[in-house]
Amino acid sequence: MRKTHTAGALRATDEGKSVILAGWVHRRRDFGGLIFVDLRDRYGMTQITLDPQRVPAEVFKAVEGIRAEYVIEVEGTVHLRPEKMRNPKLATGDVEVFATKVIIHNAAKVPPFPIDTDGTDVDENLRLKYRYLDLRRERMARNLTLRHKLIKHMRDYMDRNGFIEVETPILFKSTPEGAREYLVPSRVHPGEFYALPQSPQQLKQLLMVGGIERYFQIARCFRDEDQRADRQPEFTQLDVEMSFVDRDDVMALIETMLVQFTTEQAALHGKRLLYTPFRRLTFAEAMGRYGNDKPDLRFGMEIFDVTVATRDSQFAVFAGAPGVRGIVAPGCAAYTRKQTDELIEFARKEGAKGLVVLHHDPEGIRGSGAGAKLSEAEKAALIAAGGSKPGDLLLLVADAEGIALNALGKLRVEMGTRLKLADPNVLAFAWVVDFPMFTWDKDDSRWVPNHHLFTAPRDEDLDKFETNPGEVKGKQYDLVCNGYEAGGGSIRIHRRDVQLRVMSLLGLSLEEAYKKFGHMLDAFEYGAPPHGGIAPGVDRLAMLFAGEPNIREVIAFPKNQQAADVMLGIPSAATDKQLKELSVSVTL
RNA sequence: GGAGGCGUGGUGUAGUGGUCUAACAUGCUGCCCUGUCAAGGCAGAGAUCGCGGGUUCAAAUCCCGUCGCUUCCGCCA
Repeated sequence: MRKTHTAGALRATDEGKSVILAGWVHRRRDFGGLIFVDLRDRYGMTQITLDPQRVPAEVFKAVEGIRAEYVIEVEGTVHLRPEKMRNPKLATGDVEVFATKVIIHNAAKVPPFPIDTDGTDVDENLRLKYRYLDLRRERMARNLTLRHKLIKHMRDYMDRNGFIEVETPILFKSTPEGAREYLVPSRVHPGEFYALPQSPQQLKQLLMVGGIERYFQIARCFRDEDQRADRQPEFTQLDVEMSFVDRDDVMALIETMLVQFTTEQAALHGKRLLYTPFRRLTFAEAMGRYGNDKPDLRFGMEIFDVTVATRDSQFAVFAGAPGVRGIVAPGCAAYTRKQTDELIEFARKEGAKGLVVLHHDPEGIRGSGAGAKLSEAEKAALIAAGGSKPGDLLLLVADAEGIALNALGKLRVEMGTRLKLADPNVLAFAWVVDFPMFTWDKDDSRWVPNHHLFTAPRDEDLDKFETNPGEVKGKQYDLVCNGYEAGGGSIRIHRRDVQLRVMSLLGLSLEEAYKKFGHMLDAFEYGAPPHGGIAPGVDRLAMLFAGEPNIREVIAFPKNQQAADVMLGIPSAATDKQLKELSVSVTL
């Protein structure tokens, strides 16, 4: 080890020590007769001072030539800075190192973008092309450190609770239910393919049949779907499965883990929890009150229902509608016609026929058209239901329940963002439970699983499978936070007969069921224990704790929205030789 | 597959028919400078305004097309 200290280590108490520091030149301040160099490494920054009276002329001359991002090694003595020259902004600001010897390990070209900023206003693809430079910025070092601490906490916590980490294969079987997969051609078996796992779901269930009882894995998952700010083609989950548990056991396990992490690492992320214990909502509540199955609970603005009060309205839009629901945008009564038109257009894009906008003035509720037609009783009902105050703006959708809740849910998020109602330093974790097991896919005319086809139904709903599938609720639970799905899990089916009934409902014949999932059905015939699990998303949790707007900021080498890596230039074409060996032909 | 936003020196922006021979900040280069820490001062280099076509006497600016990036919808068992 060439360094005696890191660039973030030295304090006033180190005065007089001979030290060797090494790292990158963050910035150089050259006074002609005196040079300061800010030496940076992952741990911090230390000021190196070059006084021509204390260093040989050739050392001084060499330092005159160094530039930002040069890699240097400095030998010198720690000096206490004179009182007036201390820098309280720097952890090492009480001291400086008087260099006696400087080695230039490597020069550096001028970086294509600044490194001494947080980087948020640099074009992201440029950052990604030179990711090795981008990672030098303090923010990225902090994010990767936070991610490491989170994963370490997960491993330690799971270990303490009797879980063992078991690796599962990356070369897995194609199971065309669910997300699109990445395929890997087999050379040994021409024309046949492996698939990368969307998650280790089936394997971890088989580990339960294998008697592992408590499994976890920091697992890489692959999904060939279009990207979003919170989605990458490959991502990481804390994959967990346990035997002989109910859903409350799984939820309590993860909740405690996250509460402990938040408390223990508060200095690193500065976030606080809004709900301890985590809030719990049913799917129906989440949809009815927030129009969203992963609501941002950092602010209110709940959806209210005035269907009954407006049934006999003189205002035709309300009277003729299957329902009337709305939200109150606080302090927005002064919105201009242009602004309210924007909101109407927004609601239309989300599928609503329109949006009724009412201004709540000191004199009461007004609004073009509707304001004049609504009775005093209706206006009073609106104010009461929405908790509206003078100065607020009421946004109402008169439409079928599903359409109205969706549009209002999206508007709620939009208004919350515009009005900055969500505290960025707060994490509002919550559990959403009692999801419907199946939803009817109109396009394909079939039932599809809401979660996945291994989720167990509530015991009391078992007999509704054949009569009323839409009514069946699953033993599923989603972990949500600040408007993101941070994880999902369920108690699984562990009996072959129940599993086959689910598969049958989903339209799989016995033959197909065995072809795709025979390994699971077989396993269930050899004493499969009741079991369940969950898979919190590591990237999303790291993003939330780091306060970042997308998961790329907490991944060292992420792919862009086109699923490409602009640094590596991938994906890229394969050679004819490779393709031939794999018996694969490209039909471009 | 669809919708919105963005694309102007290295970087981030301004400029939305003629005064643009393209501005500002920062970075970069050179010179001066012994207490700075976003150092300062002076001087300088650096842009065919994403690309292609069109309209016009005249296009960074208007129109059409196209490419790239990004956000969202679809998709994500």
